[in-house]
Amino acid sequence: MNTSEAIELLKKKGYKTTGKRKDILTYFEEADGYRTAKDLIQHLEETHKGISFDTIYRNLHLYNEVGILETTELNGEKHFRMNCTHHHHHHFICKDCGKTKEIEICPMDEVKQTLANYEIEGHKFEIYGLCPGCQHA
Amino acid sequence: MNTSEAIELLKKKGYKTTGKRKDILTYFEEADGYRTAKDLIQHLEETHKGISFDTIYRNLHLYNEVGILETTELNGEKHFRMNCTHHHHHHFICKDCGKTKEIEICPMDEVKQTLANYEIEGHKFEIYGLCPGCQHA
DNA sequence: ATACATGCAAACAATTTGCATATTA
DNA sequence: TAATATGCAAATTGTTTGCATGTAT
Repeated sequence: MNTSEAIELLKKKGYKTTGKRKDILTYFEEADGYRTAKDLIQHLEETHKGISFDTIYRNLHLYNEVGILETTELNGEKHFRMNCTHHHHHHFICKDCGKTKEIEICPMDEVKQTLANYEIEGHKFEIYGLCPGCQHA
Repeated sequence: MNTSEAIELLKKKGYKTTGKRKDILTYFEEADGYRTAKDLIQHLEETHKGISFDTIYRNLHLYNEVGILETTELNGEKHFRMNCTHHHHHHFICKDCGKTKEIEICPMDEVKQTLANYEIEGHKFEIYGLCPGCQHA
């Protein structure tokens, strides 16, 4: 997903397009990895785009509900990332820079066979560590 | 891991064995699934075992560091569970009751081959849904 | 006896709410 | 103009800290 797709999606759902909303989307599109609410606030401050905490949280929630952002916990903090809308896959996540690498392996077909009477609603498969660029740093 | 193994581990590391610590361990051993700090506090209140928030949090942290408890986020809240010390495996986790079922499938051998230059520190593979007992409820 | 654990109260951080004002469609 | 978004300030929640006292070793 990118910023313009996200805006389309918001429009379709009856939400309005505002400057702040675009700023947030642009940040995550350019970040191309997991970031915290704090990272976002700091970035907006640095680029002189005033925004209040409540607006940030309200929009992060909204984006998460609508499926624009996905979340995970990293280093004990909640992180957000622009959602991948294409085919199903998983991620290696760098603990240092938050960037991800797609992993095409998913064991769920096999796993489902061992969960006959269970109602499966979702799954998470993530690999954590340091990407090549963040090693020895 | 069970309560007595946990106590042994604490002793070995120089931590003292107190009634409150045992209460917390017993709770998680009997719960046999993921529980929140709030669940724990409520249980201790109900069984007339007074305990303060700070003691709970201090011990949850301690147990987590030492490896007695493992954590995950479920329904937006931090949950704790008595750690499994035996062979490597993953879990199906019931979103309703927090209980788990062991999954013996792990795709990491295969995944590692696709992450040649990455430094892998850990991974998480969890399946979420409703266990047989919690369906239609 | 000494070191560690606990409770209390207070501090703290992160997130959320109500309401008036501003903005988009 | 009608509905939604924002900012402000204040409330709320969850968690953490300092310090005096209590308890396990």
